[in-house]
Amino acid sequence: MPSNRQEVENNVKKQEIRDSARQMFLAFGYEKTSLAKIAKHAGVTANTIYWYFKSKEELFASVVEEIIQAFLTAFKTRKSESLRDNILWVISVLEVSRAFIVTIHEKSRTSQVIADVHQSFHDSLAEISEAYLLEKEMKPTEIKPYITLVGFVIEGILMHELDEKEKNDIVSLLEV
Amino acid sequence: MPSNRQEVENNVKKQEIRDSARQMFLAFGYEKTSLAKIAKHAGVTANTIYWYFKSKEELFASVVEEIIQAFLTAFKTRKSESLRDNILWVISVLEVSRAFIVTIHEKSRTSQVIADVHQSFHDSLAEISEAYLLEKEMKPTEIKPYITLVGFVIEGILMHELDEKEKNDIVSLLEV
DNA sequence: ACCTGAACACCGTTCAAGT
DNA sequence: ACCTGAACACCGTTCAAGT
Repeated sequence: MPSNRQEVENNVKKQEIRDSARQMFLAFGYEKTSLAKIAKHAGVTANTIYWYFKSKEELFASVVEEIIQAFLTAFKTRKSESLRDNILWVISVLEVSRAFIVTIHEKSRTSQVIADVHQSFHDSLAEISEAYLLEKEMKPTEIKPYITLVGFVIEGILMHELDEKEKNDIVSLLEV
Repeated sequence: MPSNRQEVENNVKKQEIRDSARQMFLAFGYEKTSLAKIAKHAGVTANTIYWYFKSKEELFASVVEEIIQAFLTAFKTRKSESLRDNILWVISVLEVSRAFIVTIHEKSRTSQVIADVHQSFHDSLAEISEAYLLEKEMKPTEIKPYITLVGFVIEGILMHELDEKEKNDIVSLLEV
């Protein structure tokens, strides 16, 4: 609970900037979205963004973090379906954010903030999947590489644009 | 065979720029490598690059094309080993160019030249692998999705930095 | 044909100054 | 506390001018 009205307003403005950033980044990509563009869309001046975020990269990291949180919440509350359905569900949920996947990997090499957000995403996903696969009685030693492999395939499917048939055929190959 | 000395000189200078570009792109990444930096390293002025290449993106595409050609030549003349060895060989050869993989995917979304180079790489690889897997008597309908899956796993391994054990464990899961 | 100096519009970021 | 105008150094790219 915010302690006063001021704080609400602050968070609202910050969220508006984040929302504008998410939309512009998704529409035009990270490099082709200038801070001026985001600021205009959010109804502020470019340098106002620096009051709320330390840099363009931190703004991007903040956007990504929000998306990952929403994804993890949805993932945790989802009841266990077949492995195949779970994988297809993850792909469908992340599909709208597809444009971010490449940028996250690109920026992870030079930005600590984004590398951290990226890493914590993979960790959370692995933790949840591990419990699931143990339930399904997969051999413990096979679980870790298998989770990594599934992650790579999901990323691959999201990064390259495959049609439904190609997508289904590949996911079928992952059946244990 | 070049028709005269002039042409040799031309190609030499162009190659020098390409070489400088490759080294700088690999060392600092695409975005953090300015044309001024490349030009200085090659001993020319920034705008001289525009005599040989239409844009920074075309220069990058040219560098990538050269790497892909070298890779495909090596791949074609290599004699068939086990599938596992072939996959590990591809990974080891591409490892030095790892930094490019992400950038290629990023730029493929907005640059036609790079998308074309990227696509022709996947096509060549699929074509070669298909012949190989037919020899090994894999079912024709399974070949295409399998090749795509292997490609995604190779890209995944290259994009994330895995140690030898993780790498081997994942490649083992690809055994047919 | 090949190369340059100077300029263009734009970029992320900083900061002193305002409220 | 929050926001801005003006400036900074830098960017990819263009082009008239040189050889």
